[in-house]
Amino acid sequence: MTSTKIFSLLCPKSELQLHVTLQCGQSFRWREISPGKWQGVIGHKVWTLTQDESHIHYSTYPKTSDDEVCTNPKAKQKTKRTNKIDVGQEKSEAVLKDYFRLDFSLEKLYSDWKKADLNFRLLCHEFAGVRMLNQDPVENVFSFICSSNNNIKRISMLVERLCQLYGTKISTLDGTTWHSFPTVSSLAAEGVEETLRAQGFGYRAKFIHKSAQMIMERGGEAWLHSLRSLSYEDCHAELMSLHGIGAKVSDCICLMSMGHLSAIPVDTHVFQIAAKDYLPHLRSCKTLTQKVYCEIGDHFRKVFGEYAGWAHSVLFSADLKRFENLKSQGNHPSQDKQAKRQKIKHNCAK
DNA sequence: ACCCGACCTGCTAT
DNA sequence: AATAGCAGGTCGG
Repeated sequence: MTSTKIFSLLCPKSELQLHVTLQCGQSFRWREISPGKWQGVIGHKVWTLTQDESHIHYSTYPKTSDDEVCTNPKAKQKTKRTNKIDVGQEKSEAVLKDYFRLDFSLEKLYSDWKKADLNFRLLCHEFAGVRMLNQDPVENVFSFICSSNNNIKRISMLVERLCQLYGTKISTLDGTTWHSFPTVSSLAAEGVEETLRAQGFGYRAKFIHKSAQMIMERGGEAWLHSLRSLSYEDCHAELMSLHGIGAKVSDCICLMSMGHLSAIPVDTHVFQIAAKDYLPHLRSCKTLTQKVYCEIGDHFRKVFGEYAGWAHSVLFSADLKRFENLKSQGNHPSQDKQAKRQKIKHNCAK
């Protein structure tokens, strides 16, 4: 591998913390290849990211003709010979700024949310630098179809498998081959459902195949991108018409790739957060009805305002970590009882 | 409008 | 060693 230029971008940790932002269940493809060093795919390139107190350091691995060996015949049409000229720093920086939405000042947002909410005030120091990613709608849609009634570890595994099966090879780095995310067309092809079933996707195999076909019927990736210009309500409804996308997943997509930063995906975690800290009367609710779903979203929007979905992600990150801690505490006998008690409490909130 | 069971799979706790 | 329970839900009745 030829040596790769490392560029730097001024960005203090208060504005972006990679380890939280890349691990809080927004995107499922980032890997910490060594402490503090993250690798993943943005667009059709592999990115390596590190940071210090003041800067993000990044390098990219562009495609070369050697890497363009396609196993997927459908994807062959898409590959084209590109010059080996490295993408200039300027363009890379623009991609990075777009992906991390660096045009938003987190300092300003956190400051507003701290004023609005005591709970946020308590968590914001430990969970500084949590950013909403601006993701690709295709990756977002199919990743979150995989997320239903599933855990982050397996979701990540399935998403990676999807890329290996139907994406195109980008680069091989340190023995790991990276693939682009599949095109909608490749997921709509004949036999995809059967293959994915055999590959451990379970009932999501049908959701993926059917939704890919539905998107193709409506105009493919251009249609999906066009949803960005719709109102939140229309965008949410269109996405929900796809198979395997309900209210929660639709809100994830609205928030993470459609630019609707007030969308609140209400899952089990958010339901519990709401019942515990915001809407006590929900503690007696057994199931998350549509009415309660809307009530929780509306409440968060009332508290946090225009960018409530972003604020929700900070709270969600904190809850996710609390949840991880509960599990790992089980390894320490002295803390076992306490962990159990907390877990019971956690479950009762349902 | 609401509730309920079924649903794939792999990891964890018991 | 075997088995129930659960994980960023959705669908159909």
